[in-house]
Amino acid sequence: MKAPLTPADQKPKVATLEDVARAAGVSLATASKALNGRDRVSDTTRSRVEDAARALSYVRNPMAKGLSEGRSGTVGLLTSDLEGRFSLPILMAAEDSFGAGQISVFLCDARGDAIRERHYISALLARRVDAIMVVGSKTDHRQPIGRDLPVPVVYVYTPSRDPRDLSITPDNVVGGRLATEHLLATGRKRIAHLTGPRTERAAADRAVGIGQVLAETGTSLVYETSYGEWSERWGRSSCAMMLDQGVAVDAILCDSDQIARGALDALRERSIRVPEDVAVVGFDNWDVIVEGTHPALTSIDMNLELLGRSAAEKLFAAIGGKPLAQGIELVDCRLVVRGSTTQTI
Amino acid sequence: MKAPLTPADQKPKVATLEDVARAAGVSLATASKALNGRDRVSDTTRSRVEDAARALSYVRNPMAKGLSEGRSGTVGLLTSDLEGRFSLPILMAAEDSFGAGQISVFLCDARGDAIRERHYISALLARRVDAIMVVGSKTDHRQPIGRDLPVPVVYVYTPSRDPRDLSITPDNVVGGRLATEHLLATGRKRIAHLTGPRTERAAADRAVGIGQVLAETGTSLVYETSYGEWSERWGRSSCAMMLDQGVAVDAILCDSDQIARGALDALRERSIRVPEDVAVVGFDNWDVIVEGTHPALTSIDMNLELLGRSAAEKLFAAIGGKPLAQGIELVDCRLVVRGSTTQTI
DNA sequence: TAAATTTGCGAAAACGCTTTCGCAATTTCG
DNA sequence: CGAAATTGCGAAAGCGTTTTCGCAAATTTA
Repeated sequence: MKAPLTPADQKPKVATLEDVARAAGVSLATASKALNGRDRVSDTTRSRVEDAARALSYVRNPMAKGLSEGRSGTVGLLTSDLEGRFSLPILMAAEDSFGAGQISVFLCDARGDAIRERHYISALLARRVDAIMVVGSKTDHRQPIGRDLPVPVVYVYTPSRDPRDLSITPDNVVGGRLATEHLLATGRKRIAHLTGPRTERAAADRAVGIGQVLAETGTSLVYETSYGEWSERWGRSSCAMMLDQGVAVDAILCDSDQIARGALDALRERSIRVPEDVAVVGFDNWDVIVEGTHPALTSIDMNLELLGRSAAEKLFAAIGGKPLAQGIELVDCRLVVRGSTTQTI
Repeated sequence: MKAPLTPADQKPKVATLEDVARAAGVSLATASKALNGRDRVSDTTRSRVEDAARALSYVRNPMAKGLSEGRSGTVGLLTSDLEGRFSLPILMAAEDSFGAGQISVFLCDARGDAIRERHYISALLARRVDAIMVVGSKTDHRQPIGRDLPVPVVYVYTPSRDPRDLSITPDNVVGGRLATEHLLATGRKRIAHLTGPRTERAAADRAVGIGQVLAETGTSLVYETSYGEWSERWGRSSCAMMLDQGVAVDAILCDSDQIARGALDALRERSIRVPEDVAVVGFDNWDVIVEGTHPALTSIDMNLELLGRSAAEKLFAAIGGKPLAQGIELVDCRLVVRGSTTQTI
């Protein structure tokens, strides 16, 4: 049974804490304390307030709260390329973690443009975000976004060059190791490595991991590209070149799923069977590729969700006052086995 | 020359409007008016205030502003699948448009989960967003997120089922027409259509557009799948099936770039040349696919950026008080010609 | 030149919340 | 049983803006 609208009821004003307090017959202060779980409120009073709040479907005004508390309850997510398939899973995982803790996320995509990035940083600070998360799509170190920022900052995937910052990034050495160990474990002896751009850290680190494992078993690569790109085209052409040179391989380790896909193409053109004759491993575990190939592609997953979640938790703690750790935190990669290395069908 | 820090200078408190006013020797009210371009302030006073603000590197506190004005200067972007390559360009374009107007964007990804979606809507309203944009990745109509919401809402890509809502979505009929006209213009006569799921509106609309153009020229498709998926696998298998049935075609129109890619594979396996023997057109203009194929894929672009920008502008106007239009606004698609339909090399 | 208008500015009241502090009533302690 | 501590609550002071309204001075109008 609703009270009839009075002429003054023009705007359906949302209930304020004052309304709740009045309805519960307590003061503003008590209502606030009751709803915020502060003590110095009796249980009966508290539930009376809670009931009133529910009845009025009261929701706290975050701007008032923020103004009063001096924090906004928001964080900024600054990414350099959202098309990229790296930033996105990280962002979503982070958003998830924050979301659970009642923090909302401002998203900014600087698109690799330094000017735009600076602009967004100012915008985020102007918004009084409580923390900033910087996400990139390469594991090469980047220029920090600034020193002595008034909020905690964490770098994800792309680490900061400044060791005093906290960065969280995948361990590509481990990734390289995992892939190599898997190939050796499935009996492969003659492994080739089709790399991404050799100047990029991701490619270099993987090469290190591969080298480590092979050295431990006293062997080495039968082939490795000295140049590299991330593209499918490069995978196809480099693989073709290798095969045409007569290099005999029984496994190809590719620095990305796209490269692997190109390699698979080149193999098929030559009627080389996968995985019977040659095993192929990719990197990134990008579903679109990995599930589209024939056979499905074994790949190294970089645990991006884990990165995002971890970063969010760190920031959350930092907002709570716990000082941020320093340095680079490495997160292990993960091997996902599919048909391109084993016939398990 | 900096003043030495006094012991009280513990926290580097940011400047408030009051600091600015004091520095400029005016009242709070005048300072506010000066910085907000209100009149009733002399030019000299205004610039005095502006100078002071600059000197103190003052930035307005958005929470205080929001509290006072009753609006937050934020909008919510609710998407159902961020992995999808549709939502993302829309979101970025929208963010761009808003960003220019000093509005920040809260991003939520409900992942197609209705419960999560309701949760996010509450969260956004609790945050007092000034507007909500709902983005999907299918052109099938969806349940509206709610009637009588306290903020304007616009649906992008995926339209609302309620005609009183404003929805902005690509015109796939036009898309189908464009593709068909292009094929006819390049001299193709025997066109096949490899569809996505026939129950989905995008596929159905395209079929309509294709049919229209063919009917106008008195012809019809030589082949059309009656079932459909969006996957590359489906493109490959349906194309193979068609060819194995002996259907003679000189053009294949595919409902997605992935389907087209599968079709290209099937064609190559049979040594059918593209575009000499058969022309292939895709949909979506997804760079990863379109540039990776051999030859590069002619495709229909759905102008997602345009969708996003338009939606943002509409919402912006709505926040400003202009009531939102109703109904579905169709945005034309765009043909992007590449090597799979013409030999322009 | 007196009256009417406009201009420039400031005091003060919101906006909705949190938090400090003080007071009374109650409980615990010696 | 009196002193000390604890508990439950409310008044009021912020938090940093915007905006309304009133007042004096300067300008325009008749």
